Amino acid sequence: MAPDSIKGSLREKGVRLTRQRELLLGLIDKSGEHLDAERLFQLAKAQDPKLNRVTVYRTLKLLKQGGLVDELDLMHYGGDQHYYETRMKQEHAHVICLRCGKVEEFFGEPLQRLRRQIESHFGFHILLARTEVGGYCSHCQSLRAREMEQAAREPDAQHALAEPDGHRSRAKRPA
Amino acid sequence: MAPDSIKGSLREKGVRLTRQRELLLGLIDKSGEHLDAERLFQLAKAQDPKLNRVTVYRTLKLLKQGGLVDELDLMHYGGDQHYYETRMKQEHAHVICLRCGKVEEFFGEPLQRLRRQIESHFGFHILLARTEVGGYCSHCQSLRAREMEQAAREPDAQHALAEPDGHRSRAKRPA
DNA sequence: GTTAGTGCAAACCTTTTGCAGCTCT
DNA sequence: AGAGCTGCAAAAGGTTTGCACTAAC
Repeated sequence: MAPDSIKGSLREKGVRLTRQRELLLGLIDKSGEHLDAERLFQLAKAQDPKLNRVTVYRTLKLLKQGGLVDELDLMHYGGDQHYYETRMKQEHAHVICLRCGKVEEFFGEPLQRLRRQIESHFGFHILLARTEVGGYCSHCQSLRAREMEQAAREPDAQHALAEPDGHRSRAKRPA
Repeated sequence: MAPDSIKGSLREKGVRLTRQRELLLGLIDKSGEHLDAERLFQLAKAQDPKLNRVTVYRTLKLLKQGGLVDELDLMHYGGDQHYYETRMKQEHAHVICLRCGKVEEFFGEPLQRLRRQIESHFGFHILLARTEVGGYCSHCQSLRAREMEQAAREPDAQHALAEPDGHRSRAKRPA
């Protein structure tokens, strides 16, 4: 969703467009990555040093409630925080490599089909949907294969193989 | 996954089957609901008052890492905690009513199709997958329709319509 | 001029960690 | 016996809340 149409949606609801919100909206929309609240805060603070972390949380909540952004957790790769993206283009699934952290987006017909089937099967009215998938990307599959070989060759060494734990321990954010 | 096969899987990895783990495993498996850590702790404490909350978290982490249970968040209906279920039967999607909180499970072909397509499209190796959907169940759709009518008829009253916020404020757990 | 929004500090909930002592195998 | 677990206390991470002040409409 383009920032302009977001602004429109907000104005309609009598929500004020403050300097801080304009800034945050712009950052969320421009950023290619999936930002979490803290990262968004850091980026915003770089442009407006007085902006407070709390404002970030409040703005995200507002946008979420308005259905203007979607909340993800990317299979908790990187910790328990949430990630945000504007509700642009079509519905898509997020595909996260548990080894390198790369995130791919999958568009495509099975998603629409799934949505339709759920709606008709339960007579359900879907407002939010989210598919997240974790595993190994093609690149990391070969790396892992090589590591396993290595490990087999030197059975004594303490190889700290990058194992997926599906829930990396608390992300120490770089200071 | 039946508790016995879970125990087997654990034993193979040299994981000890303590009294506490047996208890927790049993509770997770028997419970029809999706339990969060705190609820599981309360149930366990009822049977073993000395059991500590930390043990619940450690056990859940263990099971998660072993791929024996899946972690859900049910669209954060009810707060930010995680819910757990044994990895039984087939892959399924969770369908959460944002008004009444009911959770349905959807099995069915589009899920397998989606999985296959993602694997082949990206050459990805999927280990974990999760589809969660939020909206209104058929029952709540009619209730909501009635509420809207009501609101239209008495335009002055402050109707606290049950709006979905997609992220209910912090769950005050009943003491 | 109102009312909504901001910043600040402090709380809150959920989850993890360090460590001494206990217990499965 | 000894690695692995548990309980306890304390901390950490992420997010929300109360309140006085400020700014958008």
